[in-house]
Amino acid sequence: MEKNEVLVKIGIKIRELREARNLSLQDLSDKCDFEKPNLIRIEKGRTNLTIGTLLKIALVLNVRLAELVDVE
Amino acid sequence: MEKNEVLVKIGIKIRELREARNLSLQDLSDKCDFEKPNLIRIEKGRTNLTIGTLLKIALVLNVRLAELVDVE
DNA sequence: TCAATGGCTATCATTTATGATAGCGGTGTT
DNA sequence: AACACCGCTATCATAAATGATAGCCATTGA
Repeated sequence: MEKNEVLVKIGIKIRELREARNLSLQDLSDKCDFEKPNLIRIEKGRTNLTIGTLLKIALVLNVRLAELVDVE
Repeated sequence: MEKNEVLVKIGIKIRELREARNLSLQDLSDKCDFEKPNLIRIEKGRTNLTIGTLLKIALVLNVRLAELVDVE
């Protein structure tokens, strides 16, 4: 699978987990300690995010890092 | 787990997979299309690597992305 | 002895992720 | 009508990842 496709799918997975927890973009970005537009960028797969950023999100969503990138 | 710890563990996992395939740093970095010192940086956990970089490595090592970050 | 290989460091320029701000359209509520 | 919330875009400055180069030390083999 190609990079952009992977990023989009990771974004979709994050969004699904967020919605499953009834969190708004504002809610989740607040808990992750960054701004809403940055989270949107991630969920849309428009940024080649780092492990550090992914880890913040995984901690708040209470999932393993591996689960977030398990998209192949 | 904390970010730097995760990065170090991911680095160790990459190194283990590389050595299991009898590849030198030069070999793997060549196949990934970047230079040896950059791979060392990654294996040592000194860089907060992106999904894109991790994906390159996963493809060459023939493992899933999730396997590389499964360190918790 | 000398060259080649492997692991490593330090350092540089360029690209880009991150963090933040302002603003828009839509929906729902008072 | 006015306000608040939601998802979203565009854009900016700053920090940092990436990609690359030069060089060090140790080991091995010609």
